[in-house]
Amino acid sequence: MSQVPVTDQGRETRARIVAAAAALIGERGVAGTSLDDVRAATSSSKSQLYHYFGDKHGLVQAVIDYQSALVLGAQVDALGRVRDWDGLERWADTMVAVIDARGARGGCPIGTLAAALSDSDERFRVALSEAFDRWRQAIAGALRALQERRLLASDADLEALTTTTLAAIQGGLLLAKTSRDSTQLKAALDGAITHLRSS
Amino acid sequence: MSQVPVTDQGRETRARIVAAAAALIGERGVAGTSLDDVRAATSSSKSQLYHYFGDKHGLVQAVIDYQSALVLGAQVDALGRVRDWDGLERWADTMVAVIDARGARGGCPIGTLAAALSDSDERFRVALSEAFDRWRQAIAGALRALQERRLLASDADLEALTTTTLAAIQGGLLLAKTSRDSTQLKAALDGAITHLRSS
DNA sequence: GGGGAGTTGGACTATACAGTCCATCGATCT
DNA sequence: AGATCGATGGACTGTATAGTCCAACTCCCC
Repeated sequence: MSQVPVTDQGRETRARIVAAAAALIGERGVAGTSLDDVRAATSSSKSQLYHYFGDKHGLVQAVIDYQSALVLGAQVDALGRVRDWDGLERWADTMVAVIDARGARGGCPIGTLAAALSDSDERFRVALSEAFDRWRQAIAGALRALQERRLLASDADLEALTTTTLAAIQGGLLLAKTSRDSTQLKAALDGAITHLRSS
Repeated sequence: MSQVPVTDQGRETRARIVAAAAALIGERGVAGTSLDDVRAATSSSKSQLYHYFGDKHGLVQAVIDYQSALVLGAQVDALGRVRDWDGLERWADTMVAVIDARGARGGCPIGTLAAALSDSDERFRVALSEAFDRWRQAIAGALRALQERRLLASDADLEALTTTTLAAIQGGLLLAKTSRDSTQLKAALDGAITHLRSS
């Protein structure tokens, strides 16, 4: 079974492995990343992998948690700052810039994992679904901020709007990474914001 | 190397293998589907797989072509019928009904393949990008039909609108399959159509 | 009926991979 | 100094899987 690290050294080792595994899985996918790849990339040993994660499933779960925390952390932070439409545009522009800087590769780590794992493993599916839920809550928070400032109609259906916005993000990221063209993400986000502005 | 079947028997065998491989890959993903799985599901032999497809890469390419033809065929057909907003709503309702009937599993075959393969294989990425391009052209055709009937402004940016619409479809399908809830697809499509109506 | 081409069956190989196991290291506490 | 316990190294095993190979079968044509 997997062991929680107790010492500083152990925590650092575990963190190093998770970060490297997340990067490898982001590039090559879960099935395309072997434990030997992770071992080589972290100059760790087999026993460390099994000591901290139990098995490959445990490592993938750790990667899901890691990416969820990373992406959601950034999104909660950025969306929490939104006060007006300009702020929302800046949030969208930042996402496009980040993707563009990566050469439109990789897309959304959570979205890519969700596409690959949702149909094959129920535990992973639930974890990723919860990540999306938290993302929607962050979006809903920004929309409420706009409502409070009378920039968005107070009777707008926030539930529906947050879902369409997150769908635009995920769909835009998928199209961008498939075409290697970040303008497709930009078009999707521009469309989503135009839709919000007219709601 | 892969051989094109010459006889009726050969064409049927090849088609049977591709259809079964597409189904298996749709459920378990490319990496989760072994050639032995395909062989067992089609009661064929190893030599048939290598005779018709050369290697696993060739089989996956055949599955991409098969799914592209299937999905695009249905989409071109349905979108080609659209004459007014009600027609577009019916197209969206049909997609939701299809997904709902599947228990919101699987999502879009093209989208799932794109998420998994775009970053790891350039040939697959290009083929899937072309499938998305054709899909956008089908959507653009429907929007032009609406423009001709003065239901959509003649100066609307069709390029941008088709991309946001396809992003809504793909994002909605991803959220629906991750949450196992087809109403997320419905919300995404409703949002997209509302946005189109106000453009 | 003989021969050739397309098609098929299935044994076989090589290897990559997940997972196991045990010995050892090293810090901390007594 | 010795005991304890978390952390580490790395050899080893079993199996799943991609890919190879060759013999055999089935048509069809001559």
